[in-house]
Amino acid sequence: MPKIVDHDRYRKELLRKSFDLFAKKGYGSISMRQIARGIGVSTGTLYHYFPSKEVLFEQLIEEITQQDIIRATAEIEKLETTDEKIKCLFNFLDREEDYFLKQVLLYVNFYQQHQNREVLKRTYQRCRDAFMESSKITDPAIASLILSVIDGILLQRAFDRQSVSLQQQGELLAQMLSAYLDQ
Amino acid sequence: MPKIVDHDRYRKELLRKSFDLFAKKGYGSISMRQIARGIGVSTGTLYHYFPSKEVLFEQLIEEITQQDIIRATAEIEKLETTDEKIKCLFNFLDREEDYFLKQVLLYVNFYQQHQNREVLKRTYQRCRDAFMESSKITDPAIASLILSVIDGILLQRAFDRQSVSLQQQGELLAQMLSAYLDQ
Amino acid sequence: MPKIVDHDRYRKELLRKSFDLFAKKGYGSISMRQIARGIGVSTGTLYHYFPSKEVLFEQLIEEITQQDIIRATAEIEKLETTDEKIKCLFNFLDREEDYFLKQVLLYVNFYQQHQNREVLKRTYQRCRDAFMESSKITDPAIASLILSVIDGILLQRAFDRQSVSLQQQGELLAQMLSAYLDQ
Amino acid sequence: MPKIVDHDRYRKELLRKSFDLFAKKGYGSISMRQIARGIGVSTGTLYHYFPSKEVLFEQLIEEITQQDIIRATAEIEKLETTDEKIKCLFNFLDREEDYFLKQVLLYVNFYQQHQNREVLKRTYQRCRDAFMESSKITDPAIASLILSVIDGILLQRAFDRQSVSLQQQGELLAQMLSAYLDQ
DNA sequence: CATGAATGAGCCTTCATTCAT
DNA sequence: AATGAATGAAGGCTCATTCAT
Repeated sequence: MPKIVDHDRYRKELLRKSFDLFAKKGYGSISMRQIARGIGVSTGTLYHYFPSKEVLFEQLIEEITQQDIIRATAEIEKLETTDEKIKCLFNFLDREEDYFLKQVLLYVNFYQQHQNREVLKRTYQRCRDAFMESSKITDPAIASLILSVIDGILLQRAFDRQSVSLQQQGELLAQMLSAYLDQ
Repeated sequence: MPKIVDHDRYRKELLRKSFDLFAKKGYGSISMRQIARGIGVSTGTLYHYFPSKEVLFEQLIEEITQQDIIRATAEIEKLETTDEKIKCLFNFLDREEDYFLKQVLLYVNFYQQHQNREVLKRTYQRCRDAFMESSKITDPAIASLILSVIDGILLQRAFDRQSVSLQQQGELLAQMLSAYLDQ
Repeated sequence: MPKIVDHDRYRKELLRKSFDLFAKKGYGSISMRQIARGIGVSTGTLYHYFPSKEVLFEQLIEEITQQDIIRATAEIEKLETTDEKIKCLFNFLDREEDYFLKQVLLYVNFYQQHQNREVLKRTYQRCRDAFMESSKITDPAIASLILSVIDGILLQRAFDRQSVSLQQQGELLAQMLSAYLDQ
Repeated sequence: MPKIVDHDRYRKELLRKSFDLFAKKGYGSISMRQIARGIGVSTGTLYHYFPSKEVLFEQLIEEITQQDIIRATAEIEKLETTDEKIKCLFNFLDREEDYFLKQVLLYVNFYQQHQNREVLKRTYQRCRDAFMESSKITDPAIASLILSVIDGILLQRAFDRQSVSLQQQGELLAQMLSAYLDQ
């Protein structure tokens, strides 16, 4: 009989614990040793659950994307109009700006270190599809544009904290979209 | 004329030569040794002109931002309407998408390695101011939003090459803005 | 019949299955984990049957040496003259050159990792004795020389595939020996 | 003006100093750190002179092969008959048996770790050519056979110290060859 | 001014073995 | 008997920077 450890459950626990560590230092700047120590296991154990840093991070992305989509959907699905949904989404993102900024930076950093576009592409598409679903926006270009704005603002505000906030830009964007659709 | 001039001229030449190397490998992934070798000088010489990798890169940013603003301004200043200017800008960026994507990635990477927000903030503000100047957009929030869209699209397309292009989104954004302003 | 039999039978089965894995990667380059996985058991089970990688390999050597001696003897014992026997032996080895080269490499690798000379010495002596027995060569020096030639050629051809083949050298050696003995 | 170090001379000095370390522990079992420490430099310095452990070893092989060929040639070139030359060569090798055994083991170990056959092939061919040149043996197969015997005996005696010595086998081989050629 | 040799901490990853279950 | 989780030292190699010349 094997040691009683639910491999998969424990793996996800390790993933969860590792997010903060990645977020704090960035993908390329935190070492597997640091992650292991921060989580409270040996490097050997870490490699027992994940074959490489790259795969560890990929799995982390999949996990948190899933959670984030659930949370964002919960926020906006109860609302009526697209206008409200957009404002609400930007509001939600604004409230957790630090968290989402860290994600963007993490993704970019990961992309730079490996060729690996796959996970990021998949992640982006899942976000866009989920957003289209719950916002009733049917034009992919518009959905894409809105997501671009989010990433762009997060980045901009990473560099310049005084730049316009997500909430403010959310309202502006919602108005622009209304005007455009009402045309 | 004192030697200062030659020193300065040579410094800028080194900067110019180093851009491609940074662009090709990313800020964190190219070493000072590789840069030196690629440029054709010794590491000692590189450190003679730039006190650190960080400073070298800061100066590089300042240089290329200046050049890019000049080029972008030249593209759009001759046009009449804001609508045309936006479309033209996105067109310009689309034509050199790879180049501008590399820049965004470079900036993010630099930001992650050092805490150094200063240069990036300054750079962003210079871009926004120049854009407001030449596009006749007076609302900083709108200008900011447009720049956000650009960065966001570049990033998105880094991950998913099939995502909507800068040119297409430029047209959509221009229409939305027109509708919004004509309200 | 006690369980001992099953235990022993299973042990030999594990040995048999592990040879290919050792051969493919070399003694030092394959890990116990890889062997276990390749065989289809857990590392724990492997260590249940063999106290260490070293012992596992020792037992493996004993097993395959026994098999190889049987096969080689079968090849040459039916022949009449020493001359024919030598040619036949080299022919046999040539046909399975890859297999025997792997063995030599494995032995050397094992010798280098541990100081352990014992098994290898025993193995070599068993081979020489068996060869003297079945080839009717009574001078140990001559038998030894012939075996040296075999190992030497295998090694030489490991480095230089164009080097003279076992078969060709077998004929040359047989002629030299005939000339020497006929003197 | 650069630091006054004759790069090439120093490189060869490092090579010379590293041989004993390789010989003592084997190619795969000594680490670059251990070599660096043993030589008295930092790992960084070692990597300044050699791009990798593999290349370091390749260069080491080339160096010592050159030296060994010179020494072996000096030993046998003054002699008259092929018979004497062979005996003399085996005598020479016997006197430095430990040294030459280490080389064989090193080569095998290196071959196992990398695919890299190139250097070893080149080295072997240089040895054979030099031997043919100075021994007046014109048949490549015979030269090859003699070299095989040497490697084979070294290996055999690595495993079994009581096995027949190089010197003894040299005499036997010389006689066999004489008989064969006199036929 | 310019050179490039030198540093040594740190990177990701692997390993034989142990032992609780 | 059998499992596989856990260990942590050690592997090859890179890096920004310093400094003697």
